[in-house]
Amino acid sequence: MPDAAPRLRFAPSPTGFFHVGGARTALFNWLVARQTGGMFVLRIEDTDTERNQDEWVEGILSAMRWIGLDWDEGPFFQSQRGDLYADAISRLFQGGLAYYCTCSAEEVRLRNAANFGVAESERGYDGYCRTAGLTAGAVRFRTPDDGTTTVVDLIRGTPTFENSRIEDFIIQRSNGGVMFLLANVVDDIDMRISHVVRGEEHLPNTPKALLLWQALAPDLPLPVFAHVPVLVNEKRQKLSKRRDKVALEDFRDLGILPEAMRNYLVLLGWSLSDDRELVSVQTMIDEFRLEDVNASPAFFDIVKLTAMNAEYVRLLSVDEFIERCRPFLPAAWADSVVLRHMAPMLQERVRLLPDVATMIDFFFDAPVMEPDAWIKTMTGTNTAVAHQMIEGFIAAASSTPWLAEDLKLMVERVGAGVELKLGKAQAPLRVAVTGRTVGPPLFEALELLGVEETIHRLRVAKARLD
RNA sequence: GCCCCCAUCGUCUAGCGGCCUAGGACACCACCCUUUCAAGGUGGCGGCACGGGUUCGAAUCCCGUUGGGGGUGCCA
Repeated sequence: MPDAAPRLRFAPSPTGFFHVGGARTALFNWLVARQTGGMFVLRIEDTDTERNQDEWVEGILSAMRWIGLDWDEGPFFQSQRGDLYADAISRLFQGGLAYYCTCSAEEVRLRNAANFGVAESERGYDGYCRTAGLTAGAVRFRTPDDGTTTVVDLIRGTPTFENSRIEDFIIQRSNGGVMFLLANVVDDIDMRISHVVRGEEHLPNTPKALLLWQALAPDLPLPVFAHVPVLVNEKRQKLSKRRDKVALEDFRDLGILPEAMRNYLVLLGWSLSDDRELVSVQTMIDEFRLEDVNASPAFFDIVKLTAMNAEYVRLLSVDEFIERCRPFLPAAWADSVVLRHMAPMLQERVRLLPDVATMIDFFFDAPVMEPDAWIKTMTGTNTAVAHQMIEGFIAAASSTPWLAEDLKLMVERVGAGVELKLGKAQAPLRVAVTGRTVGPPLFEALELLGVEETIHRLRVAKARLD
């Protein structure tokens, strides 16, 4: 790592939802900046006016805030930095490194096929307009015909490219709009970026960026790169905004905690020096190393993410837990004593925050009887037992202190009378009261529900039984 | 087609020539605990893609093969 404080940037383009791959890239950049005392710059690459939308910009900013990534400079917008790019292009013209071109893609393809054979028709631009002396059209950058360009990459070593294979690429559209590569490099130079940490898909055009950098700022040291592997789906293809459900806000809405998302993301392609997995942000900052990032693609596994989320949910204090659940519950539920009392029991049973709702809904409304639950505990050979337990419970209720521990002892006693262990004995009561076979600990719930409501529900169930 | 990247359990990974009988986590299975479900505990299942080298010794280094991925836009 260079002596001067590193300067890193995250440069998303607002063409869609902010997705997990971008979030991980941003996180890696941010970690290096925070670790080294460097600067983290946010730059919005919105040079493609056709595809950019302002709403996506806000989405990116809010998603970054959500996972706790703050930036030191920006956001800068390339759409507002046209003068810089125009100046760079005119300097390239002056240096004889830029020229106008009016060839269509089809023309180039046809010429390549004619000159090199059909198999070679995709070999790229052939330099047709290099010496044509045109004064309008798209602008191309004149690349060297020989030599090689080497990328210094912390993750991949030194991939080297033959300059002769690098076509004269377009840096300005015929409509005057500037292209990604040009704007990207001009800004990296202007912002004195020292470390470019980005997705692996950018590796193939990095030599082009290097060539541009050398032409535009020969005295400024080249940045060090780190091309992080792509994130893939179950078919091992690069995650796509269109094909895969990967928007960060989708996971937020699913009830994933931002700290869980951040922790999961940092572990995709990187790991701690020992077997630790759940770590604080400070630990990530202290120990993250770009050099240790894996070079191979990683599958974004929502199952593992969910498991990690469950661990983070358990780590929450009761107060935090309730606040985090609030967006997923009716306000009355979120403020209830029920939630406050049940919270510790809920925390270790919930993987996703919205799961809380189905674990406490019976407190607030008549139970929604799940058909399978009823069939499993109240019908067939179980009908008799259900009768005995419900009747036995009702009979003993008036003489039992309405406290969880006493209720448990009472149900144990009633169950023993019909030779049932507690596990079996509580089943029909649970279903009658909650409508489900699974849920939070029953006696604690009954204590909160109260004697009257409990008895009422048992009678309703008993009536249905008859 | 061409260029580039990658390759350890199903998944995420540890491993950077001997510590490997390849470790951990998620998932899955079994058992224990137990008031259902969880949580927790114990155990199990399961992997170095293949072939050549180099070396006393290779998951680790080199070459090749195969497989996968990315790029190949007047997108970013």
